[in-house]
Amino acid sequence: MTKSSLEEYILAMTGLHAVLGEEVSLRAPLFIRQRYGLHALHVGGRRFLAIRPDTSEAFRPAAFEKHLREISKAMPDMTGYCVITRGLAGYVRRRMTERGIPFVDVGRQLYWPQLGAACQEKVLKAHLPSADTLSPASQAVVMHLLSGEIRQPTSAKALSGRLGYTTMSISRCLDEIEGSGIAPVERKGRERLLHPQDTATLWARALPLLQSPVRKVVRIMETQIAGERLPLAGLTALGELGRLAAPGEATYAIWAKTWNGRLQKTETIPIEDEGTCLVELWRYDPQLFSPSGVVDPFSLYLSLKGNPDERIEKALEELTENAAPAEKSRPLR
DNA sequence: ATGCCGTACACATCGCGAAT
DNA sequence: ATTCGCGATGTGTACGGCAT
Repeated sequence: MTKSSLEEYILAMTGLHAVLGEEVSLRAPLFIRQRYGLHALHVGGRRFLAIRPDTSEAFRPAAFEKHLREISKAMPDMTGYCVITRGLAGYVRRRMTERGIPFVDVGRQLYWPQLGAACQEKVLKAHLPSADTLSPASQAVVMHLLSGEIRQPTSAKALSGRLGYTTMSISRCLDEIEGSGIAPVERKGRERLLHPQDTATLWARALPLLQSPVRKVVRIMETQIAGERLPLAGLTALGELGRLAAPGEATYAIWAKTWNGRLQKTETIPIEDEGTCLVELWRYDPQLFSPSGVVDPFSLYLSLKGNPDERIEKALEELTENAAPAEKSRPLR
């Protein structure tokens, strides 16, 4: 049962026939023999030592490497080995590949350089998080970068403090940003540092992965948000920046999360009327990037992109060219 | 030895569309 | 209209491991 599923899995992943053979006994210390089941494993005509850790204890790659030295001492003619597991935690599997320990986690992942094989069934995105759009939190990090606020390499912890996300969310953002090659992420000891990046380059790289920050637009009475100092957005913002005549009805932006918490009960108005305004509910917090009371030009661009009005299209182009000057004659540092 | 950072896994919440 | 299911999004908790 277990035997055949191991063989089947190896065949499916590598195309090589595998046969789990006889048990191997060793003149190794007792705790080694108790802790690991050892079998011959023939794969593609080569003989390996299959090492099955006792499942009652958590598998520890660092400890295993010490044990491995004992095993190879007791078995000098060993040509190769592989750890056979089932249901190993993701981070342990990552340690294994980092340390170059060949292993088969049946049904999930196979890492076996001697066979020239490394496959993963489901969790490929853990290594290649290249989706076609960035998550809202990642986009917020990109906006933070574009704003020029980051002047030196910045840790996930520091970013979480500034942007109002948990370090864990930021950690995922760094995965995305690193995976999609938008900006350099350096691993320095235990920290991961996001490096600042030239605005024009950053914008060009990130643009295909960015989405409109606007999740939804609601119309309410302007008095409902009187004391809130929400940043101006949409066509109102474009007007404010002198790019276009401002429309009659003002548009504001607010983080959808905040809206849900405080203003959900606010009555929405179906049509434009005296005293009404539009509120855009954003995927991330517009206030983070709008010190002047107007949303940042990049988010504004994204929120209005695709608008059929030619004048708006033109105004937007000017806007971003201004904010992220294209690769003109700017000397590189 | 201890504190702290980053991360895996599990879970909560929300929005939206399909099914009833 | 209501319920159900699912994906997207973000968080809580536990834990490995580096730095001091």
